[in-house]
Amino acid sequence: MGRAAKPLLHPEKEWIEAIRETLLDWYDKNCRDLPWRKNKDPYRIWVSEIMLQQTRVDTVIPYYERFMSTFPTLESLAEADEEKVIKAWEGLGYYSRARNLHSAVKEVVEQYGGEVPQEPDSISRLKGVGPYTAGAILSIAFDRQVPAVDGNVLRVLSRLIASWEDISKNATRRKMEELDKMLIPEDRPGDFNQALMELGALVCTPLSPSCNTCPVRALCKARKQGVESELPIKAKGKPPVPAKVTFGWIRKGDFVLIHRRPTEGLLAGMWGLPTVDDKPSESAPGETIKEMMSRLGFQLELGAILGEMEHLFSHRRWYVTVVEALCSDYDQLSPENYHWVKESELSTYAFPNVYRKAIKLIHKNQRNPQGIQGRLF
DNA sequence: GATGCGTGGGC
DNA sequence: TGCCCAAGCAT
Repeated sequence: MGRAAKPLLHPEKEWIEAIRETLLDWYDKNCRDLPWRKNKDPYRIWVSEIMLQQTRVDTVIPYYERFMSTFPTLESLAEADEEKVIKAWEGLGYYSRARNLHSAVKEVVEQYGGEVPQEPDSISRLKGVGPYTAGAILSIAFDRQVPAVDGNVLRVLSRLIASWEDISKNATRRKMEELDKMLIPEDRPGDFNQALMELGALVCTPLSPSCNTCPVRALCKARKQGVESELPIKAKGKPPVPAKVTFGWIRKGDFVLIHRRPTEGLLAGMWGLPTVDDKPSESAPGETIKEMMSRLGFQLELGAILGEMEHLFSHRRWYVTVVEALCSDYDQLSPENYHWVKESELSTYAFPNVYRKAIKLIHKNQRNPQGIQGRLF
């Protein structure tokens, strides 16, 4: 309130020059030695940019190394089975990234002879390549003067020009792209874009930025106005929606039944325990899983409640009941959608986070037959 | 423009 | 501990 909301969209030439020189000089001395910075192979850059979407560098590095060993070239990824690609992605989250990347790489082979297209319009049409990723690949791999505005750049630029606009809005991102365009030097577009991101990651951090060691502190309007800790403005998201779900724990000897989830929605296409959403009105836990199984064409007898737990996604809060069940006509299960896996290997076949927690809970309760442990509600 | 989509780390 | 966040994109 009462703040000037108008960002500096026509910065002075001297300011632009100073930002460029200072930032590039700082980047030359301080840029991290990251595996995707070994060379400018557009495929390597591409994979890194997809993995880094909403994901921290430290988390990405081991996945990236493994992925590049498994699929060292664009062609090798294009030829791979989707199953194998998803497997390599397992644990990283946002699995549509992997499916889109796989699909896009195949398109590059088919439509562009295996060469990553260098035109903004062409590369932006590839699945999973949005404004940021297109700009990142074009500037880093091909030295094109194209903006690459991610969360870091939004924050850094907001502070540099003391902008009070909400960075969660699309319109703000577009304005910042215009500003970035004015800043990117002709000779080193990729380094400059990375320098902005690197500054955001290492110095101009969301909480308590290290202004005292910042190379561009003398050029920063927010710093000059003493409002660096108030910026950027970012509207808060909605709280996770609560939902009750039931996991079926269906055994055959040493094996446990897993199924493939629907190809759309939460954890799309991932293997996991049979899962149903409980309708709030229904009382008996597990009743709906029986309904689901019978709808799919086989009978099920419900057993004990093995445990209850809570799991938090960014947008959903799951209250989970794990129910033991006995299936009498296993042979009707379609192998396309159902697998029997060894219990000991379940956490590597299935979704490696929610289910790991569930399995731990189940084992704990099996060791304590006198009563359910870990009851949360 | 708003919403759905994962996970792990930091305070 | 319960949030907030981290190199976004598709719909």
